[in-house]
Amino acid sequence: MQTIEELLRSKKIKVTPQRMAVYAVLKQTKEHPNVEMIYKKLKPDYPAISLATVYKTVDMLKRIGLIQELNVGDGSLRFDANAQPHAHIYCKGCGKVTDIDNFSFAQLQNQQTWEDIAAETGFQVSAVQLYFYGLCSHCRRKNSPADTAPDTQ
Amino acid sequence: MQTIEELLRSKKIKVTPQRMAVYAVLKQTKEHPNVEMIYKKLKPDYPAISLATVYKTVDMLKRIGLIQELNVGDGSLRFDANAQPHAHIYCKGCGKVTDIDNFSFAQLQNQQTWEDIAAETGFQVSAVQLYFYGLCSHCRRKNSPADTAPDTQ
DNA sequence: ATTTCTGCAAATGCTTTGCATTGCA
DNA sequence: TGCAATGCAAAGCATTTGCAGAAAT
Repeated sequence: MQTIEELLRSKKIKVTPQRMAVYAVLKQTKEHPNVEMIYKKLKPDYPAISLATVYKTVDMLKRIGLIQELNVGDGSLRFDANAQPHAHIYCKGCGKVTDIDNFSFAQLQNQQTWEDIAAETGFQVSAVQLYFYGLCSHCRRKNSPADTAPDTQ
Repeated sequence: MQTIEELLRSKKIKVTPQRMAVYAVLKQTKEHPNVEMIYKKLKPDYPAISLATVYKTVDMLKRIGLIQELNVGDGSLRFDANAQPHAHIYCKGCGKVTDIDNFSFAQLQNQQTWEDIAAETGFQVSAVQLYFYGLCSHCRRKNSPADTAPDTQ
């Protein structure tokens, strides 16, 4: 068991207050923030921090496997300090991203499944992402007048 | 059984050569092109076509449910004329997107699963996307020297 | 004739890059 | 001290928007 600082140093990555702060924001939230959201949370305590630093930091944290990147399709990248594969659901109304903890990922990560995919497609599989789309309870109330159009996520 | 033209007219959407051409490109390919790729395919036959028209057309086709949009995380939106839910795999090496037809989507679309998600999260589910990530057979050969870094998709 | 669409150019929004300065090791 | 990271501003892309002219109904 090592601290994040030790992990970074072991990889010859310098420990800076900005990096620790970005990771702390991700660790404390379940809202799967994008870079802009992380930046706004940090601004009061780190008035000089820049968006570029936040971008570079999330890239680094992703590269070393401490966080995962989500592509829900809202035009920005969102980040999750829980790097374990798990399903997410995106609200088409307000953009909220929520974890789905009870969905079993077993079949999706199973070696046999990956081998079957390799047999069908020739790809060597290394990761999975599962996204559900819908309306959160709040947006469901507001948008109730039926949506007849086919779902566009 | 109606033609695409009839479907559009029934929705009071005008039938134009550009729209038919964009749909024809998607219908003929399995490469899940983005707007730029569709535009380049059309340019020789439709020298005056604009990217904006392609963007507007794919939005329209998605809205009426004739195509689906994919977010594999390559910084562009990709489109598939097969609007039925099915899994996709993205090559981290060359960006190729391939269908996975043999993967059973049953559990992902099952009413009970969606109700369980609603019970856990409060969301009313309306769609799913499943993306696998890996290396295609071609890139696997080239990139063979092991990749030790954690997977970043 | 009316309404909608096209194509162009400008604008927007997210992300990346180059570089001088700063700060960790 | 030496190398890497920060912060700033500019640049880069993908996508959207406004609008005048063109085309579909």
